[in-house]
Amino acid sequence: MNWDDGIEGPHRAIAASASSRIGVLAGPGTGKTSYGLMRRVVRLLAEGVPGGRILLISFTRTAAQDLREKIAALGVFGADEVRATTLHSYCFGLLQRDSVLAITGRQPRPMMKHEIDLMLRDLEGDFGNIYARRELVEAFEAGWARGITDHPGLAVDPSDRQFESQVMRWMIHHRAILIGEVVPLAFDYLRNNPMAEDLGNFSHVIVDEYQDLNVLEQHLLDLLAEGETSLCIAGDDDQSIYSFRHANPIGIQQFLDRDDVERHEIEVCGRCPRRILSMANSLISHASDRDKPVMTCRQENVEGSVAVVQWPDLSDEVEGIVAAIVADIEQDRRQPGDILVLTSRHKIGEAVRDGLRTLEIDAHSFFSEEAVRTVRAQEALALLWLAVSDDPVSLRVILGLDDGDGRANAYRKLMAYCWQEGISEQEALGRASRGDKLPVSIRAFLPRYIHACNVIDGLTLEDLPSVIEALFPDNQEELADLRALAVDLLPDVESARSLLDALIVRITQVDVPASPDYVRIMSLHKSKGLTSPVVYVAGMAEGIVPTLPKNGTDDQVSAAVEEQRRLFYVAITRAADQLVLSYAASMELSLAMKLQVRLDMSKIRRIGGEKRIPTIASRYLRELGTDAPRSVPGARWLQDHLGSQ
DNA sequence: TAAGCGGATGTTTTT
DNA sequence: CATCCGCTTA
Repeated sequence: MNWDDGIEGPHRAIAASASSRIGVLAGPGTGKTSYGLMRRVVRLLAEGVPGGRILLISFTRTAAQDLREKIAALGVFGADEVRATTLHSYCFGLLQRDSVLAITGRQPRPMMKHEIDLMLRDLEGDFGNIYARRELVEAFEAGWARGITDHPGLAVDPSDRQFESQVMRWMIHHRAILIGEVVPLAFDYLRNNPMAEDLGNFSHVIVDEYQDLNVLEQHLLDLLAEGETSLCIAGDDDQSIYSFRHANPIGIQQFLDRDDVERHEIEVCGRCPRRILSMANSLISHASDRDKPVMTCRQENVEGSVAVVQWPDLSDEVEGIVAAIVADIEQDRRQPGDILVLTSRHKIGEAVRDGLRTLEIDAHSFFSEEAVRTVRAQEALALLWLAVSDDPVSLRVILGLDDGDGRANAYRKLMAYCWQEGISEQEALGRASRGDKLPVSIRAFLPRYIHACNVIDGLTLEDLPSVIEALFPDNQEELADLRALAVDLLPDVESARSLLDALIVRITQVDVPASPDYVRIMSLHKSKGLTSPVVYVAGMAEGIVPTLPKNGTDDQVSAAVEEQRRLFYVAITRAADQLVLSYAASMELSLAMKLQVRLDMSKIRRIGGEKRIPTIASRYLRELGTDAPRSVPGARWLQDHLGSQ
C-alpha cells in the first residue's frame, strides 16, 4: 500500500507533514486514526524511518489495541517494530526495564478498587470520608496537577504531602502499587535522569486521544519528544470524559494554538448517518464556551434510524430491549456482534445481559472489575491469592470482610502493633494462632484469620478443578462471574499461581473485541473508539445521564453537566446505522435510590406494598434538535419493531 | 444490656 | 430511602 492511496484533504496533509510539531483536532468518525495517523506511519516507514524509532501512544487499552491491529493490517516493512501502547503500559515497561521499582523497593502488585478503598480507610489523618479520600488518591495519581497552574509531580499543600506519605507507607508495607502511580513514577524518573535511554530513543512520537491525558501525562510526552523528536498529537476536546482523573481537555487547544505547531482539523464524519450526526451536532452545540463548526456528513443520503423510547418501569425497559434484540437476531436482521448496549449503571447492563442469556443469546458485559464487585467474590479471590503467596493486601481484604469500613480502626491498631514489633500482620496473626498473646483491641481478627487458614489448608492446589469447586462453587450468584472466568481459564493454566495471574488479568484488564460474535454491553466510557451498527443507550433518566455529584458546589455540578453531555455525545456517535435511546418513566423507590436517579420525593406513590416514584427524562434528550424523533411508549415501539419487515 | 440517635454510606467512569 | 456503625442514655 502506498501511504497516499485514496486519501486527500486533511488526512493527506497530516500523513505528509514534515513539521516536527503537528496537532490534529478531529471529531468522532472522522478517520483521523486510520487515514491520518496510520498513513503517516506508512509514509515514515516507506521513507526509511526504522519502525523501532516510532512510538504510538493512546490512553485506553481499547484504543491502543486498535492501533496495534491497524498497524499489523498495514502489511508494511518495519511495521512490526513500531511500538503502539497505552501510556501506562509504556511507563510500566520503562520502570521495569530500568529496575526503577526494584531499586525503590516497590513491588509491581497492582491494587483493585475494593483494595484501594481499604487502604484509604486505613490512613490515619484528617482526610475526610471515603469520597474525599478517593478524590485525593486521584489527585495523587495525577501528580497533584489538579489545575493547569499546578506544578505536576509535586505535592505542595502540607495536607496533600501528608496524604502522599501515608499512602506510600501503606503501599510499601503491603508490597503493592497503584496502577495510577506508574505515570508519576516514570515522569519523576525521566526528569531526574536526562541520560535515560528513552529520551531520544524515538524520532517520532504520535499520540492519539490527547484530550484524555492530564497535565502530568502531557508533560511526560513533552519530555519524550524533546529536541529533534517529532511530536504529532490528535484528539477532540468534545470527547473529553475523564475529569475524575484530572484529564486536561484544554491542553489540546493550547497545543494547537502554539506558534510552532502545524494545525489540522477534520470536519467530515464518515461513520454516522445523517440523522444521528444531526442530533450529535445539536447536542454538542449546547456545550458552554464552545466555538466550533458543525461536523458535516459524508453519508448525507443515508438517513439512519433513531428511536426514543419510554417504558413504565426499569424491568419493562430491560425486558423491552432484550425482546427487541432477540427479534432482530432471530429474524436475521442483525448479528449479535452488530449490537452495542450502553448504560451508566452496571446493574442495568447486567440485567440486559442476563435477560439475553436466558433467551440463548450470547452476550458479554464489560464493566470495570465486575467479577469482584461482591464481597464473597472478593473473599474467594483473596483466599486463592493467599493460598499461592504471602500477599499482605489479600490478608487485609480477608480481615475487613463484611464490615462497612473494613474494620479500619482495628486494622490500624494491628499495623501499629506490627510496626512496633517489626513483624508482618501475617506473622503476628500466625503467632497468635499458635498461642501468643495479642493486644485485646486486635484479638478479634484471630478467628477470621484462623478460618481463612483452614479454608486454604483444605485446598489441594495441584488439583485445579477442586480448587475452583472449593473457592468458587456453583449456584452462588455472588461468585458466578468469577467462577465463569476461572472455568474458562482452566484449560490454559497448569498451576494455581498461573490461574490466579490469569484471573487478575481477566478481571482488571478486560479487552473489548472490535468484532465479536456476541452482544456487547458496557459503560458509555468504555464505548469510546468503538463503532457499531446498532447502539442502545439505556437509562436515559436524570441522575443516570447525567450522573451528578451529590453534594457538589454549583461549579462542580455545572462542570459535570458539561462532561456528561460529552459522554452522551461519545455514546450516540458510536452508531453507524441505528440508535435507540431508552428510559423508564418510574421506578421502585429503593431501586431508584440505589441507582442514584434524580427524584422528586413529593411524588412518591404507594402501590400495593411498594413505593413508586416517577423519574425525570434526561435533560440531554431536549438538546437533540429537530431531527430527534418524539419519545414513544415502549409497548408501541416494540410492536412496530417486532412487526417491521 | 437494650433502645435510641446521629452520621456515614450506597455510585459512575480509567490506567 | 435502607442499612449499619458507634456512641450515648436509661
